[in-house]
Amino acid sequence: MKPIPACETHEVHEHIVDEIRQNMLSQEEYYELSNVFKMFSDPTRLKILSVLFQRELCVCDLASLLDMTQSAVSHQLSVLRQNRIIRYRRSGKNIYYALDDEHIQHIYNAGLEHILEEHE
Amino acid sequence: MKPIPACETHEVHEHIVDEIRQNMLSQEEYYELSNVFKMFSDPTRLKILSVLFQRELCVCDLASLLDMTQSAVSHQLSVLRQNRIIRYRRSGKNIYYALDDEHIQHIYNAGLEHILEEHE
DNA sequence: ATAACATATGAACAATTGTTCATATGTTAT
DNA sequence: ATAACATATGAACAATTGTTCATATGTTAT
Repeated sequence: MKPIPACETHEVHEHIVDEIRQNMLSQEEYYELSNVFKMFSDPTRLKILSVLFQRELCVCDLASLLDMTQSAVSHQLSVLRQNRIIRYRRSGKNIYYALDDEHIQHIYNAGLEHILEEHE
Repeated sequence: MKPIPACETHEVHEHIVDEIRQNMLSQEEYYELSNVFKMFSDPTRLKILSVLFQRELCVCDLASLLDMTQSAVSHQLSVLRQNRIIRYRRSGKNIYYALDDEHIQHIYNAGLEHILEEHE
């Protein structure tokens, strides 16, 4: 982390800025990435994910675990489903939700490590 | 991932649900965790973080890289600062921002891996 | 066919969020 | 002391988000 010259009179240090710009993602990639993290940015959705790490569960199990209405849970499940974070299967009258891939737990754990370390 | 019995007449399979509940985080922890991910849930903030991975930068460098107004960038820097994601140091008239700890890149990369794999 | 159940979904609403605009604050050179 | 510059910040506003309420949809047992 080397200090670099300041920008002068509203002109940035062009060489350095240009080099960094090369390594940036595209607008779309940033947007898509922000969308992934958005799925983790609400306590209700985090609760859903954290219990689905343990096993697949039906909607009323989830509502019971989170102590929320079936409707509120269903709405969040819908968001997670549309963003391919979770998948579901029907079994009779019930619909069971489960995680769609292992990256999800990896992202979650990376965040968890951060807050756990901060408390030290 | 074993299938489990459905809830019956609005009654959940208590034994399983109780066991899972043991492993849940506290309300506060979920809230705090969602706050961490919220920092990553906006394209502007992701851009800021991704360029700060490369080196510390002053506000006008950041505004130039993101092609945004100084004010918009400053507002987001303020959010990131208040959530201890970044730190700053003054050098004359400029203020240089840098990442506060390495967990940040770890979280970012976990999300990035997810979207990169999805495109395959 | 019908009733009971599990879940999904649309509309409404309050709360939160991100940007813009105007301006305040802090630093430096004169 | 003053002007020029770099950055921060408050108010306003449109857009987004999460929950509630009411109701629709889909499945099963009768």
